[in-house]
Amino acid sequence: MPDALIPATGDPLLDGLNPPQREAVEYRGSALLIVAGAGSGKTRVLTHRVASLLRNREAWPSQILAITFTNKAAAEMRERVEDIVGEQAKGMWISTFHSACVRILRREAEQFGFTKSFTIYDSGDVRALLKRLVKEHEGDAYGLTPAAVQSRISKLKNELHDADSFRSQANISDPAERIFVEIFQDYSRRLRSANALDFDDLLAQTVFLFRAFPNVADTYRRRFRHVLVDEYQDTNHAQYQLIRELTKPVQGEQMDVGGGMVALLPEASDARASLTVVGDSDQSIYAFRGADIRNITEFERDFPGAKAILLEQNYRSSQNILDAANSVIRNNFDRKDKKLWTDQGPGESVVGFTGYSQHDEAQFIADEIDRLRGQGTNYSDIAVFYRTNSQSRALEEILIRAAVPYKIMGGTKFYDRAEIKDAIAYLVAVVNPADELAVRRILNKPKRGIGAVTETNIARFAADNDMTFREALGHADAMGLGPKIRKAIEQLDAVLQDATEILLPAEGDAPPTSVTEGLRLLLNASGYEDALRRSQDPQDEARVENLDELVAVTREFARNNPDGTIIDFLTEVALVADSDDLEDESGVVSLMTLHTAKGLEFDTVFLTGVEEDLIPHRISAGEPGGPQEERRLFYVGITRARRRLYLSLAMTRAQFGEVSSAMPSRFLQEIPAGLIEWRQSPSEMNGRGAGARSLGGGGSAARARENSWGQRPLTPKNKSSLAEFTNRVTGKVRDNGDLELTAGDRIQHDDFGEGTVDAITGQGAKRIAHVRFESAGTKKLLIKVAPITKIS
DNA sequence: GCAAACCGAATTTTT
DNA sequence: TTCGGTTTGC
Repeated sequence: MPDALIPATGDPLLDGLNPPQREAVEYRGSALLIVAGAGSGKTRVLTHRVASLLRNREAWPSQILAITFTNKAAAEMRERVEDIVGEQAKGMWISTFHSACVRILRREAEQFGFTKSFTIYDSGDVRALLKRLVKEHEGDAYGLTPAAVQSRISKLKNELHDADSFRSQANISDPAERIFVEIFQDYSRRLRSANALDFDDLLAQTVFLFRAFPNVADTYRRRFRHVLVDEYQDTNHAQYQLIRELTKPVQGEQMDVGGGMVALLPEASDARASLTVVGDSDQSIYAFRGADIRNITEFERDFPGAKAILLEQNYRSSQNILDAANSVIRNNFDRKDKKLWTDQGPGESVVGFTGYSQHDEAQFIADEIDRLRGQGTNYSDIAVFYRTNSQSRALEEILIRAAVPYKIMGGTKFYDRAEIKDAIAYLVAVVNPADELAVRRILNKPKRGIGAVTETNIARFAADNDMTFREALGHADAMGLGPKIRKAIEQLDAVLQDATEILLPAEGDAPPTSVTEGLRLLLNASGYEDALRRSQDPQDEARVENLDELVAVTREFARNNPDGTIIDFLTEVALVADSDDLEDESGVVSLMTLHTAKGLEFDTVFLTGVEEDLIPHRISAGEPGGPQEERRLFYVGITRARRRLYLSLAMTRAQFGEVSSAMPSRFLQEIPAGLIEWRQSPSEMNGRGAGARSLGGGGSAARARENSWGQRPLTPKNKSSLAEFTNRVTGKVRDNGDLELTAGDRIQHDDFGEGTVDAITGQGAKRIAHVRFESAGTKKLLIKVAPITKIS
């Protein structure tokens, strides 16, 4: 229905919304499911719904709990609600599952035998601990790897098993299983004694807490009258149960009436929070980490009387893109039919391209980007997606050479860097001295000559004398160590004590100093920063800069949270993945995996590597529901595009040092031939179509000749030309920094042959040569790295 | 205790 | 190929 036909209501929260959107904002009832197709305006609906609850005085801000999966989504939602209702938004809990749980758990920590200052272990910490435990239990003899154990424990916790409950149902007669159970139990003990929780615990412990202490649960049930959950299709079992617990009726005072019978005193028995969930089962792509699509598909059964509203009108993409998306996702059986549509017209065709190799494919993309750029498209409106991270390399190599600025999204995270983790470990060692892992981590950082042997000695001393590892550091003299090592330990102990005094002063002493000062003290007095500065390794220079950045983060934190404690800071660090948000990278092409792309949108999208064994990924074939999830992933990729969608693939792909030939993805066949305009189709590349499915794209042969490779004739089946293009590009860093080029020069390029320089732009390391090649057309080349030599 | 040489495995990822 | 983990040798 065209928007024009929707009558204005005079209500700013409803105007501009289509009828189902309005209903989703206005419906009041105990449970509401909003099935929001890609690009259907779900965030808008969600924020307007929250705003309308507030505006109509149906709820106080403090009675609203809105849950998202990522911090970014939470921040965006808060911002948008604030835009509508202003200051009021401050009192709402808009947060991720994990932050909401941490908030609850810190408050209630004593109830379950932890202290407020518990540490949160990320997967790296968990891995480090499990590595030790697997070794101690000799798990490798039974084929147990730390990675496998980690993922299994995580899955079990997501299913709300703990080590003991799992033990009772495990098959102990299988030795590998027995060892696994032992490791799991030991792991749980270590976490407990370290006063630490892993990510999965945050959810599971909250559920356990609610179940074990109904009065605690009631506190939160009374408080949150409206619970809203975004991306509901991505919830795992623990998250689902958490929602269930929160939306149960307030139980009221329990009275033991004898004989173990419990009576409930009547207290507002229908007082249960209203639940709104938003999601799209077609965008469920996280089953591999425990997301259970049934949570959303069976919502109406789980919550009887639930209302379901379907949002199918898409405000993002052109109809051609939506048709492509619909025609792909339609092939998933067992799904509620849903068809995205738009009133914005068909738009441009989807463009297909088949390269000889991944580099050929990348070159096409680079050329297209350059062409679009010439037409006024911003780099920041362009994104390149791929299934696996390893695919980014070839793209990067070509983009660098073509002088296309890009950024890899969701790559290595700031807080994952070793030096940052070290610095954080210093802080943790102060705040939560029970955290053995943190203390061990900093034991020999910077190098103090304390190796594995000494570490074991300290651990043994601690165990023998019934003290923590941290406490043992204060008794270096009693361990029979050499004088050098003894002094090193004493020095570390002193540094930690000094930091403790200023960060966590005893009652009545001076107030605690800022996190910034504490961190500075730790980094300086420990000698950590000095060691990096003195180092010859050029990488260490960057590490120092990262530490400076971390110090800056602490300052920023203090500014944003005047009352923020060091515990708050560490919580934020543990739960917020990157310090620099991915957003607003203006003027840069975004590269990312399909998973990272979820929730984002771009004018122009290049979906690369559309090949069998990549998408669907080969490993997914053996997993139940695997191929279907891959199809959803492909669907997610397609629906990110607003105006232009490119689907590209390569005939050969070099992986693991081997070149193998690739076949077009089955998903390509699912898109009607008429929707794709092939610049170079797989069948053309394959002569008689041998080896590949014949794919629609018949009438495109003429267009193929005007592709970016200019007049160079395609020579299908020509093995030598394939070989020529495979692995031509090496990762080796060239440095042509001193190469002097001026307009008119003749150059030889490894891939493109001979050409004439038209112009030179840019400065220094960013000098760009604009070259007219005889056979490959005009290219922009970054002189510093392009594989070129001057001839004549 | 530490650096160099060697071997083997290699989706997707947020919190 | 590349990364990371283990083994080996100083």
